[in-house]
Amino acid sequence: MAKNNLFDTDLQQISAFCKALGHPARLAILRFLGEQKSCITDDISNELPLSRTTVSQHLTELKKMKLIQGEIDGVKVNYCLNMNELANMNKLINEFLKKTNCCEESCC
Amino acid sequence: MAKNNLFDTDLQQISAFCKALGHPARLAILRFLGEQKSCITDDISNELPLSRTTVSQHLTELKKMKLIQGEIDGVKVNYCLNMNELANMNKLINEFLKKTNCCEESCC
DNA sequence: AAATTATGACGCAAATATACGACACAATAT
DNA sequence: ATATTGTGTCGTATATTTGCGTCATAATTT
Repeated sequence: MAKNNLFDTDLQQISAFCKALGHPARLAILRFLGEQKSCITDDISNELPLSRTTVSQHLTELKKMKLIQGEIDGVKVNYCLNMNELANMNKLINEFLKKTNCCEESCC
Repeated sequence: MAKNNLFDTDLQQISAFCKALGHPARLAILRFLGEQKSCITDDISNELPLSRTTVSQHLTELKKMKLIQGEIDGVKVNYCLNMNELANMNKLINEFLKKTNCCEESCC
């Protein structure tokens, strides 16, 4: 993280998205929200083999990257996927891999 | 890492790939190799704002996930992209995001 | 044979990430 | 009014990642 700012902005952004996806718990959260089973923190953490506070931290991490949104409903918080940002992330990752991976001649 | 094995195998695999992409230096390495400018460690590290040994560690990380391959050529090592594994990774990430992101009704 | 070059392994320090329990707080329910 | 419920924050411990210098090694070059 310390030297991240020495790299191109686009690489910083893409790597930050990938980092957010770089933990199975966070993927499990995204999948669970996608299945619409529930949007409530407590239900999510009951589903995962982690404590409620740890899940809460992973939720914060996903929120930080705007991949999910939380809407307060009384005592509860309804979380849901941010489709726009997920699509944007998907596009950026795909573009990067396409650009990287497309060369005709190989040097090996 | 400690509790990773408590999650589904597919989530473990996808998150491991994303983790490998979760650092700008590793993305820069992949991009550099994709541009075919050179495959030699020393040239790669000269290109990046990091020491040779640190770059070497990032190369090891990418090798661990089979995203790149190294071929010994005398004293030097020629690195190149592993197109097959990159494509496989791309497919897995896309499938995951598509499956996650496709639901009609939103709960928020 | 000695110097040079390219590389990985090793050890270490600092920074981050992961994981959890205890606590605080606000909105319901009793 | 009091208890319960759902959440986030805080502090803390451990694990992992990041980053670098030094060293060993093997292949070239001189």
